[in-house]
Amino acid sequence: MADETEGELEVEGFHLGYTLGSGQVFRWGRDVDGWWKGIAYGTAFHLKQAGSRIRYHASAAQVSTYSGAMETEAFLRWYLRLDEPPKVVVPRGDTHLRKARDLLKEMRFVRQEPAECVPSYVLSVQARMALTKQRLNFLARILGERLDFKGECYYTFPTPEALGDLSEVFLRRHRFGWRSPWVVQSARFMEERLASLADAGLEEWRAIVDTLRTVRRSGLGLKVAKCIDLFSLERLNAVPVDTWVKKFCSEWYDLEGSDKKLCEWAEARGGRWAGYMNEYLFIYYREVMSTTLSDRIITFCESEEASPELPMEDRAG
DNA sequence: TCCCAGGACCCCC
DNA sequence: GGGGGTCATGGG
Repeated sequence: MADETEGELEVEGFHLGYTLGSGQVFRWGRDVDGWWKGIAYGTAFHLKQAGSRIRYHASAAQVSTYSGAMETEAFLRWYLRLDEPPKVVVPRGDTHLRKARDLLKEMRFVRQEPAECVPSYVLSVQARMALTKQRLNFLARILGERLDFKGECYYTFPTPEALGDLSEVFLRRHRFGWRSPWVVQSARFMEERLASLADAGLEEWRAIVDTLRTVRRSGLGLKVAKCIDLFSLERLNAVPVDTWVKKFCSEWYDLEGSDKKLCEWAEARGGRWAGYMNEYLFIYYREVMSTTLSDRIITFCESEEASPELPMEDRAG
């Protein structure tokens, strides 16, 4: 087993809770002890922020990524984009965006693994985030590699090869619904393309996903593809248009139209930071307009509650 | 019971 | 190339 390691990071203008709780990543959660716990790039982490410092514990001293191997601390700075603050400019008079940005400007998009991001957002289609988390954790438990860390049991995210070995029938039996064939097909496609590459870096991953987007029944429509672009392919200008985005476009901007039209409008308006601009509004709109919603991000981060779904189990359990 | 969730896909014009 | 129906599942 790799060496466990721990340490402390100095951060500035960064909010760990908003970053890991924004809804981007499905396999992180805040435990009852106040620590954010999750697994990324095959490594388990415990993170806790106090002011300008983040304490960390990691299951390994080195992490392997599509951008090379990194020491734990360098990895976390890269993964969390600690030194890459977004610079969203609020157009004059846009009070909603101003409020949203002021609240959320310390959030970051993390550099999610493409091989995890693709199945994650294929599974997210017309399903609440909590349900998507359950399904992803289920897949990790049955197909991932078990990793014991600090008295808890984590499972790495399944490889495309492992997901590709599943069948549509199996997933339907486990109540994955209409997403079942898409998960299997997209995984098989990734597996095949990866097999022909010695090493897949960012450019290779972009090419794989861009092609997968054109494949029939891949599960990658406009919205899912934009999520993958934004969350794992460094395309920070991408704007995923979902049901919430459509609502605030209509209610706050008096904009109606197809998803594609709204997407083009938002990407043009936000420029290189359109992804952050949209995410600010997404989170803020859900916060203020949906008071019955149980998974409001800002409310949760300001509370002391534990996440309803965590990516690990007690080792005894 | 009805409505909705980080929609995709197929058919049809 | 855009509009409408259909696809399953769980929760409020």
